[in-house]
Amino acid sequence: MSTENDTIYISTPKIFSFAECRNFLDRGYDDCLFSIEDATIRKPLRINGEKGLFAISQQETHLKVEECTGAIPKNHFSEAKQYIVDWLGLERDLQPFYELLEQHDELAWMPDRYHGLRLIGIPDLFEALCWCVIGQQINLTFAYKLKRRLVEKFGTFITYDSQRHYFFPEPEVLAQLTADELREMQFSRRKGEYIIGIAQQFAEGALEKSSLTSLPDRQQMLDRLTKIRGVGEWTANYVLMKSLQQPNCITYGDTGLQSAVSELLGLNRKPNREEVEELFTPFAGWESYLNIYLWRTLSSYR
DNA sequence: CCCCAGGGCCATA
DNA sequence: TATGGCCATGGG
Repeated sequence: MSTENDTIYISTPKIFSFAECRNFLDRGYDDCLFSIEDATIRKPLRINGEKGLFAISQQETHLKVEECTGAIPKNHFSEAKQYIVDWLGLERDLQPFYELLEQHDELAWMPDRYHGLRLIGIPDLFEALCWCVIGQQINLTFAYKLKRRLVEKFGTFITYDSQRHYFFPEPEVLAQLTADELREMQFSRRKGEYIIGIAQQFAEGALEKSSLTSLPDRQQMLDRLTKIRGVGEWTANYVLMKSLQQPNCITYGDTGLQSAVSELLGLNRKPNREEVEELFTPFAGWESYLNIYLWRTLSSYR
């Protein structure tokens, strides 16, 4: 039961479409870490050690965020608010990006078609890294299936309204696994090793989001991330974009990005790195957004 | 049967 | 440092 005290209001930026963001989250894949019912997004969040469930909906020029369980003390709501701002990418004003798109011969149609789509993130760095490893080189349907297995076996959940809402497993839990256990769940042996290794680094405190964000520039963040076994250029850029909200990332080598660029330019083949760079050149400072808008062209919903 | 999915490691030269 | 094999599974 929600009272006024359990509600947060987040003002939405000028160029924002709740429907675009909602439809991106519900674009046909089976994600186990949130749920969507009509125009409400439900997201379980751990705040200050307590587990709550947040229901997000739109109310005029605000997002209305209700904590359903009553488990989260009100003085910690600001942390939930920050998570949602990062998750739904509410921070930036997209006007400069749209002006660049409108000046571009092949992309000028985007601001109208995808109006208000934000960079939907993965604020939890550990989760983001694991998700990248899972998704490497396999189709997304299978990747989401693997993620669900991992989460339902090793994660925790709360029950609300007779539904389970899962949290991504803690590093300390995954750090104890053996590669064999993950292999039995149809992870490749190598991916099992990567995930366990990443979990161990987090569990030992050798890797944390705050130490990455404190690095002076993107190149040093890339260098730190690619030192991790299982993390190459694609994963590092994906993580900087989706977890650290870095504006200037390109997921080089990404098959989805390549097919989007190929389709856009009518190449009938995969673009090479130079062709991708050329397309991104006019979008300095907005590469991450162009990247996700190009991904958006791959989905046929609405 | 083939190839490819929102890659990256590792052996080889 | 560059190249090719390999990995897991499912869909086309």
